[in-house]
Amino acid sequence: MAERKIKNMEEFASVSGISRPTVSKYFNDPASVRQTTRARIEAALERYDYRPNVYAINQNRRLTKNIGVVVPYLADPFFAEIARIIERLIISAGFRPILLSSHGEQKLENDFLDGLRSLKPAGVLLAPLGRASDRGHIERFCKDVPTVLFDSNLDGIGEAFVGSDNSSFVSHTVEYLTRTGEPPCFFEMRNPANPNANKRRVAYVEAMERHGLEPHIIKIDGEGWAFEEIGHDGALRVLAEKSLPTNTVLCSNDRLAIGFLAACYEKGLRVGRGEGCALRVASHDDHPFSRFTCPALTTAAHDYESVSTKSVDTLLELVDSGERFTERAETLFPARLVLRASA
Amino acid sequence: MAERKIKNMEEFASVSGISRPTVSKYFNDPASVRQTTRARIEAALERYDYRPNVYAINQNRRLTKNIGVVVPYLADPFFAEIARIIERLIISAGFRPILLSSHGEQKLENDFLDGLRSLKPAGVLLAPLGRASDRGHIERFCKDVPTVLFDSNLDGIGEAFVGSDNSSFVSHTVEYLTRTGEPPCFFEMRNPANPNANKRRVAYVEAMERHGLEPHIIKIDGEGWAFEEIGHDGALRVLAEKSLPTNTVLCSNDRLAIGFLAACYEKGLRVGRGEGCALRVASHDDHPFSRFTCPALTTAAHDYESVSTKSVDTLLELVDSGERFTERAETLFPARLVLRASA
DNA sequence: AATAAAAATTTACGCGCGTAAAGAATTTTG
DNA sequence: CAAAATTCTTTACGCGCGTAAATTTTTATT
Repeated sequence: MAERKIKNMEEFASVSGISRPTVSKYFNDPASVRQTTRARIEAALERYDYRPNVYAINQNRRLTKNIGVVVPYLADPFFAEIARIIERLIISAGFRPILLSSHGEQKLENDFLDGLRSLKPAGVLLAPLGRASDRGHIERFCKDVPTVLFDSNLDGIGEAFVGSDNSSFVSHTVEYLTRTGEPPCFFEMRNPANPNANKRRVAYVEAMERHGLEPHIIKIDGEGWAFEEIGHDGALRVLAEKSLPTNTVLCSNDRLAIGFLAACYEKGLRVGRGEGCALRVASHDDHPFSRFTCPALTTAAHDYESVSTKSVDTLLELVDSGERFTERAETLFPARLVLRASA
Repeated sequence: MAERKIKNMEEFASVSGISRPTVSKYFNDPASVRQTTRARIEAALERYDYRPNVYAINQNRRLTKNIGVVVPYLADPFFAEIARIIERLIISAGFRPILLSSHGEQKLENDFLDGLRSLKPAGVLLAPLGRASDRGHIERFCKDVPTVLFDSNLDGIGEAFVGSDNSSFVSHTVEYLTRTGEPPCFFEMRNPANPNANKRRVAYVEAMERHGLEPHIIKIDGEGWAFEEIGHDGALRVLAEKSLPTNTVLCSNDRLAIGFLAACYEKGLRVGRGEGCALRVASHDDHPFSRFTCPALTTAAHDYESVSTKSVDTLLELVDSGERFTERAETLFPARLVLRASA
């Protein structure tokens, strides 16, 4: 290998005995050249490790092989997990994922989209911040770049939306909890950043009414993405006020529940469904850490795999066709109830 | 704004009344042109939203403004946190971070480095996988691209290393634990992927001997990066065998400890330093979730901010000088003991 | 073997910008 | 105000590759 340094495709073409345009064709799609030619090129590739210049390639392409993946908060293991799956799918489809985390900030989300646009990506997968998102900005971006939203929906924006069916999450948990004990109250942030939270609240109220029960919603204060802390502090307050209307608490999401459980532990309240338990706590998401809370958290699980796969497939369909969808499809995957010790 | 669509720098130069070379100079460094010229360009920028083509720029530059940031496992909130800080520092220094996660796989680490090389980055910050890293591959990469290692050291590789002083972590915890109760045994994976784990074990033995105590190391089985699960399963086994030589357990890292605490809870063992507690558990890292374990985890905290800042500063120094360091500096930051309820 | 179809080659141009050199304009200095 | 020092303009070339058109070579078909 590396018999001599190859500067550019011209040189590489000459040492491999093939013309440059054909070599160029090979690099765009190895299957598009004759088998014998391909073999010669790949033989040369063994001897001289040449790689085409990324920038020169992309300058002349209208679209690149880049796919942007923008998530609201990568330090949340939920997004880390889904990003991991998505990245893998993108790579195996022959594209290059560019992972960006907005860190909960509108300015970053906007900046990243602007940056992405000038990278001429084939498409973008966007999990928007939600309430904190700049709708107009994202809308303009989607005009330029084929974009599929996932996780959080922004009505009418993007070519499609793929996410989880929040009402399925809540139906599962409410049904289970009411069947096995006192009906749950609903524990959430007063002003949730994420639109899924609102859907879950609505679904909770509906589910309770369907069961002929009166809903109770407990709203706690707090801004930002430090959900565990917010849940913890909110729980301490609620427990101190003894304002829980029932012994069963359904948290809007697992990160709040993690905080809630920590607070219960501090206050010496035993959580679970057995004898001697003061409270039952359940939640939604199946956060990667929810198996390791004390007690382990009963929760409704996202179908991570399906959401990831469908998001990527939808975007690739868009990319391959080179067209936009005539109508905006919304795909929602149902939840799966995961019974653990907390409820 | 957007009075008409600007295609390229030529057009933008003409509408702003400045020559293209000068405009080019402006975009490379706005301070390098006369104040009045700069004002005219920026006025034009207000009216027509033009941005130079990224690919064309980078094709002609020997080095780009890209800085690669490679971490072993982004789904670990520890790395998510440090990556967040590093990204911010890089952006504010006027560079573009490219965040990559090896997901614990050597092949991905190698592929990402190869990919980065062809992006002609100004430099790279690399937290290597550790034992799973391909030393030769990384060494060759570092010959081509100025690289600063962080978190995990690989002896002699890269221009510098910035990390935490593992022996400081362990000194703090061992000193505290021996002072306030029974001396700790050390709980760790049998074949840790991360070199820091080895340093911590050695430091534990040294610290115990310094206190005139006999070290006890408990090695548990498990491969990969699912530390919580490994810690949990290992703890269940150790507890079942009643093989703990003392009532005080010092875990090699917080993620193992999270699993350990979950196992204790399941077995009904009360953890903490108060009356009625069967065990004390402490650990190292100050993982973002360690505040929310049950009980909250006593641990030795990384100085995230210092490690991040020093890593970025060191790399930027390298980048700005355009030279390599004559000798490879290793900077280690001490730990800070964080007392919580678990020990 | 003759013909049609497919694939490769040659030639040529363009992409958008960096950058060098030489001269013109502007600003700074004394 | 003149000279010196900056800064800008003009002109020109090159980067490495995509890609189109016309031609030649190779392969597949009957």
